[in-house]
Amino acid sequence: MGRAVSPPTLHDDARRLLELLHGMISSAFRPVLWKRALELELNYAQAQVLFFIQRHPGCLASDVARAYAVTLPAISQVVDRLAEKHFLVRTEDPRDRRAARLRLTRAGDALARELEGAQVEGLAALLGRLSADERRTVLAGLDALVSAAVRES
Amino acid sequence: MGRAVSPPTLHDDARRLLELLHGMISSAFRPVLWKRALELELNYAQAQVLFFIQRHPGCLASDVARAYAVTLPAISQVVDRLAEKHFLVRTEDPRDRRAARLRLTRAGDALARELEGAQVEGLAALLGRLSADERRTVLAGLDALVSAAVRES
DNA sequence: ACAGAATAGTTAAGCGCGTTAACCTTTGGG
DNA sequence: CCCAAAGGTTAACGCGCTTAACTATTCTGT
Repeated sequence: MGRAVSPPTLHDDARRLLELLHGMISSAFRPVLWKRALELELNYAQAQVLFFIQRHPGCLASDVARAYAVTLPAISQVVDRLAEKHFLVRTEDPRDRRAARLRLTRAGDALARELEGAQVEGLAALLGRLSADERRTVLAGLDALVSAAVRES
Repeated sequence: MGRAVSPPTLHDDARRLLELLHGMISSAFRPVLWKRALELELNYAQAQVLFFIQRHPGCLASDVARAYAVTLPAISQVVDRLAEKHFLVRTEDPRDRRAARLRLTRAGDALARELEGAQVEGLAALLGRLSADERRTVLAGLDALVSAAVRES
């Protein structure tokens, strides 16, 4: 007496996607991407700021604050901690004496590279368990999702 | 003189995946899933605990702690805050007088439903911008990735 | 040229989440 | 019957985040 199988509705797909996203956060993102960061001396927020400064050398604290949508004092504090550990320095801008240009030290740059390398390796190990076809699907699917989210905003 | 195009290596794919994951967190996960939670009176940790108790009525604080891999005092504290807001109650277990069984109040249950509904709607809106084919790819890709991550552990 | 607004940043106070350490009560096993 | 294990709370502390208040510098409009 098999009831006719109806195709999944948008709502069904959304429910399934919600589950998958939670699974991804808990079983892929956290353990694969951030285990190494915690082993080294960085927590999530500090690592994010480190990466941003690596990609934007000489940026301002306010740039970082805007990028992560947090307030300036929050960044100021994280920068303090990273500076205490000698992973970055505040350098002065001769053109604008209010500004503090942020730059990684050699140690900070090395740490950021090491951390990103570990993340890429972790993901590569994950992808290595998939067929080439599945890998294409993974990337295509995520790309479509992120594109849609970006268009939304 | 077009150089021959070589297929992407595992490492290339991993780099691309890392970018996509960050994009997903910043442009899909945070705004779509958690905007509503913050508008209502819950932050991330509180919402997680609320959802867990909804799915496991009568569970122990230690169950929640195990599920999220945090310590018991952390949960005890979050439960305090949720109880202050009357979203849950600690009920006693006649069989084990040490235990505090956690249950949502009607208000807590309604809030959890409302929040999950908002999350599903947000994702449905996102998926609605994709073709049926793209939707299948999104779900299949994420499923493959999460499965691989789960097998890993 | 100068007063006032905007910008860049810090400091202080306060909340929430996370930790470890110390403690209490209850349960269960030898 | 005693002692270890389990469930939980409290206290103290670190970190990230917020708002409010403040300094210093730069920009702008008249």
